[in-house]
Amino acid sequence: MPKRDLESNVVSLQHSAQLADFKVGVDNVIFSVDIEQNRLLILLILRQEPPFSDRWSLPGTLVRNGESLEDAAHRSLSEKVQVQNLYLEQLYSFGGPGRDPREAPESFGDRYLSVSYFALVSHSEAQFIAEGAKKGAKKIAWHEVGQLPELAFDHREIINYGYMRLKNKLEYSPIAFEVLPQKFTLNDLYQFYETVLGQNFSDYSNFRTRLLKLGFLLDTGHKASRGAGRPASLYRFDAIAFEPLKNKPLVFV
Amino acid sequence: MPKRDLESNVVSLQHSAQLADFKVGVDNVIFSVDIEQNRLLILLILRQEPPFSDRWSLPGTLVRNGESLEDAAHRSLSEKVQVQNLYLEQLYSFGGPGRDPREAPESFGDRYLSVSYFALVSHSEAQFIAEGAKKGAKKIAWHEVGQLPELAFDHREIINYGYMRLKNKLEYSPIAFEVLPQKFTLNDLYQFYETVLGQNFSDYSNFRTRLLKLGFLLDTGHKASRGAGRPASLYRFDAIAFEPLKNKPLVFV
DNA sequence: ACAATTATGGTAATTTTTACCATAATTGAT
DNA sequence: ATCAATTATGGTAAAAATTACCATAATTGT
Repeated sequence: MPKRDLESNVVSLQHSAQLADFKVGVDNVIFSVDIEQNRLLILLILRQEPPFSDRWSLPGTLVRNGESLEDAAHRSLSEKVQVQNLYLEQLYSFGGPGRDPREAPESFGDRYLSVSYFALVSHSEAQFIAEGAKKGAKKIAWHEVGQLPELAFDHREIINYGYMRLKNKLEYSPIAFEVLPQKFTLNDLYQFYETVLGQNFSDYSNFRTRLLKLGFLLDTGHKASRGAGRPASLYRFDAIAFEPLKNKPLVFV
Repeated sequence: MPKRDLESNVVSLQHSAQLADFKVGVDNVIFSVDIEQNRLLILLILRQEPPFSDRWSLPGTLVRNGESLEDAAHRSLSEKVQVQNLYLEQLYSFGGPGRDPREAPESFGDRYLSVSYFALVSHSEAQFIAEGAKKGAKKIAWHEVGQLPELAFDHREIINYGYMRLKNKLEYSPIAFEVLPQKFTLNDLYQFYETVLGQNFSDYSNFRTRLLKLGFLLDTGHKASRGAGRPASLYRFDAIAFEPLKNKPLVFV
């Protein structure tokens, strides 16, 4: 099959040799919020083969025939961790030449393009898939964003981009409710936001009034008792009531 | 070269046959704002070969060896239109199987992945590159976003995504100043915003006070006379003064 | 019964947004 | 030269939102 120009579709013989062939991979930046201990976590995997042997890296996989990019991202994720509730969206594509050392030095062999995905999973729910079930036992672990080890490839850059996206998403989208339990207290929600956006992102009392006034948090009538103190009301997220608020900021930083 | 898993790097013989090979293209959603006539325009090209012969499509090109994605986007753009000032950023990657009819029906041949880019160019400045200089004369034209023809491939979807991004960018980033002349009136700026975000996005007087209070618009002391009426002050954008306002909303919709 | 603790619902001061309006400076017609 | 039309500019008052607090309620443990 002769190679064609995407736009003009003119058979471009003179450029034929210059066109790059790609393997396309997906890399997942998987976040998880531990509201008990106020830790924002990222899932990393310890590489066991070169290049970057013994370095931590983002979980990923190469895209197979007949598989969409998002399918591949889902597959990669579900191979590492078992979780019911999650949010997943595309992040960015990193495809500069030379980003993967496996690319041959000069115009030979395939290039590697990484389409990165951003995921948020429930921390309490997420279970690691039994290690060593496949080839060699892989080391897989949650790492706190503030204390990341040295990473393989350009994964540090991808994580930075993903972290930015997470903070933006949280301000404008109800993704927190994808991974919080069905019923939660306003304090749970506040801890979630504080863990991601940093301390003093907002006064707790003002956070409460703002969120409640928006009208998409419904009091279930049930109470949660955390030992000492007055029991907190349990709320649930009402997706219908949220509809008109799409793209409006939920909190301010 | 044996095919390797991006993450584990274990030579995966059992999957080798399933891995997809890709050609990677870039497609540009190139916007331009005509503030004289209040028109938001997109650059389209009339295809002259199958598939989608005689359909309008986004300008694009396939990525060459040694070329970054952004390089390819820049090259594609500069092959069609000559412009000094522009803003360019990556949009989204569309790579589902079957999005390009040239892909062979079942697991044979390459798949086509499109990394779309979003561009904003100065309308007054932009000149079409002499047509017919290369192969057959291509039809290239600006189209109003409200009146787009039927498009090739999934380009309509890409444009919708780009339009969303443009509106968001305008609210939070100073990209308007990348394509406005060095000196501009507040009315020029208002027309720009109104053309992109739609009528009654804001009261003109309030738009003025808000923007001026932010402090990154400097009065040059010069005046612009548009015939009738009081002459308007010419302002310029001060990038240094804007710095601390990054990611803060400039206007409200 | 009381201190400690956590949740909740306020309030007043401040700031921002919104919907207007009055005036200034120009052009073109009479 | 005068006046209407036109465009730019700088306000203001009412409404709404944000912010920094504080008082009280309901629980647990001593």
